[in-house]
Amino acid sequence: MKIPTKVIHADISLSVCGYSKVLEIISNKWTALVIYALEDGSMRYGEIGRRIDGISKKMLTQTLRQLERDGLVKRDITASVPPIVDYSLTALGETLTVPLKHLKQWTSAYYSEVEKAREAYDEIESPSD
Amino acid sequence: MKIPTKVIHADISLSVCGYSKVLEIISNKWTALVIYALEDGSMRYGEIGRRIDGISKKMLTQTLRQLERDGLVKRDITASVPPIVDYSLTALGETLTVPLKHLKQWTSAYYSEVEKAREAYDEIESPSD
DNA sequence: CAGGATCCCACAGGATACTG
DNA sequence: CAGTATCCTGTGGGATCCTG
Repeated sequence: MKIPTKVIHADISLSVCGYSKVLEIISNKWTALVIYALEDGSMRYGEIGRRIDGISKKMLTQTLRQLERDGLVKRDITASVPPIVDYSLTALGETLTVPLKHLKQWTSAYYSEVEKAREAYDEIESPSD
Repeated sequence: MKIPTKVIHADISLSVCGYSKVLEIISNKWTALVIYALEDGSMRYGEIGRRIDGISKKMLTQTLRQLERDGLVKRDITASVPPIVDYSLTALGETLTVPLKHLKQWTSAYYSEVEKAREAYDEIESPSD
């Protein structure tokens, strides 16, 4: 009887993999930054916009809407003129900051190595002389 | 003397935030899946391709090249005809699986809540009747 | 103030065909 | 087998202008 080396047929798919599912949520350009900003507590729309360098109103709104839809961010409207809209992390949103902080720790610890690796790689692949 | 509520000027930027820097690395469509596949150990090019549902050769190659450039994946070529190319996580790559596993744990624990939140949100925003 | 609506483009990424 | 090379499309996201 012959022992197969390993019978593997596509067992990793985008829709199922635990890695990808979270990344779908946080991997947009601004999502992580918005969550990061909101970790300091409730904040007004304009305030978030001012804190995040380079974000446009369109993207800020879009990002906040997505996060709200995912139940990660709460939106509180104080009906007045002009209106006051406060955003904050929900309890669910807070739980997400835990794994995110692990990512951040990884960055502080190892990102410089990634940069070194890139330089080394680019050195070889595209030598200047 | 007046205590400013909080003087905040853009203190969160894409290039600096620890959240975004890692995400730049892993937030491409297939990157996380490839890392996930390689957690089982060294694997041949074709094997990875077969394990990951829906990935094309182009994207597999591109993803692997990026990971190699970032120093997260190692490429071992056995010069023969046909060639044998094995990929594996580097020591640096292994370190990244730690925070990734936290993300995965978050998914198992809370992703269903995200789905519920989405349903609830869509229910209100676009009622069927 | 907090957005919605539009226009537009760059680029990620898919399909297909070719090669050492 | 393990890739390149091209071509092509969808869409993420920027710029700009409008509004309750």
